[in-house]
Amino acid sequence: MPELPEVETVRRDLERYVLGTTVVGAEVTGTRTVRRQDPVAFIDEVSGHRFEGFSRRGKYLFAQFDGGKRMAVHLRMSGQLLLRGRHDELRVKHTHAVLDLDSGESLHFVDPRTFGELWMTTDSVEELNHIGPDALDELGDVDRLRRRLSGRRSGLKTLLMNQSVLAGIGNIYSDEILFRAGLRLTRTPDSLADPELAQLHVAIGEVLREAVQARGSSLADGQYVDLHGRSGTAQRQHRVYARGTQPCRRCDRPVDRIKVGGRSSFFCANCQS
DNA sequence: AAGCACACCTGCTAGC
DNA sequence: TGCTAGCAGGTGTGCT
Repeated sequence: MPELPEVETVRRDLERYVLGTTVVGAEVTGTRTVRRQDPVAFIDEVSGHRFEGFSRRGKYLFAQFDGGKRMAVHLRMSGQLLLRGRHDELRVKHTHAVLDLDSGESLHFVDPRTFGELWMTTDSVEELNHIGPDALDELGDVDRLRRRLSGRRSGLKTLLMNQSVLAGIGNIYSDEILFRAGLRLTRTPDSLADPELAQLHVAIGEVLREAVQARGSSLADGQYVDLHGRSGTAQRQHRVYARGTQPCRRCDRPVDRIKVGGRSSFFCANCQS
């Protein structure tokens, strides 16, 4: 579900609505939600600490606590962070962890597929060693992109989704970026002329920034929502993703659907070469 | 290095 | 109405 724009939207919401609050109690009911450590130890570590900042790298979200502790969150396919009033009726189904805040509200971790997870980590964040630069904040210039792609022989879609090349792009935005750049999903880096590489570089920045501005993509299954449970609107701007057989918004010919690396992928054979 | 299959889960939908 | 197969935004491992 959530890719960089969705995680960034949640991060900004946390900064606006949760920063400065203190965790006064915590509960972990999901058996898989806190799996890198003892859930009891996790509860003990977060309790009594104040949120001092929220950061993101790719699809990883971090909450900085006073005293140097840091909580990592990965939403994977179906995770949500929801801010709810303490007296909000019943708990949402698949709520696996709750952090009660001194503001009277609670931060709920909801995740039907239970792939997502929470864990406490250190400042060194060794789990991010294998992850490349953030696709939005650390994209850099065209030459940096060229260096990150050079020597790679996979197709562009596969490379964009490879988190060690660039962190944050998933199935939706890789298709949208390549449509914007006018490039086929299976093109390889060594086949790109300089102007094509430049188009790719521009497309990455534009597509991700526009999606963040639109507060992320909420698809038909309603999985992604922001901290207050509201949908994003970036899906209205999708040019190809999930638009198989519908007319291309640029040329009117039907959008094609193929499998790339086992993932449903969309492109326009006329607009992308 | 790359490209598979597979694993982790639940929920929804299309088709019979 | 009810069953089943297939599919879904992500990531990690292990095998060619």
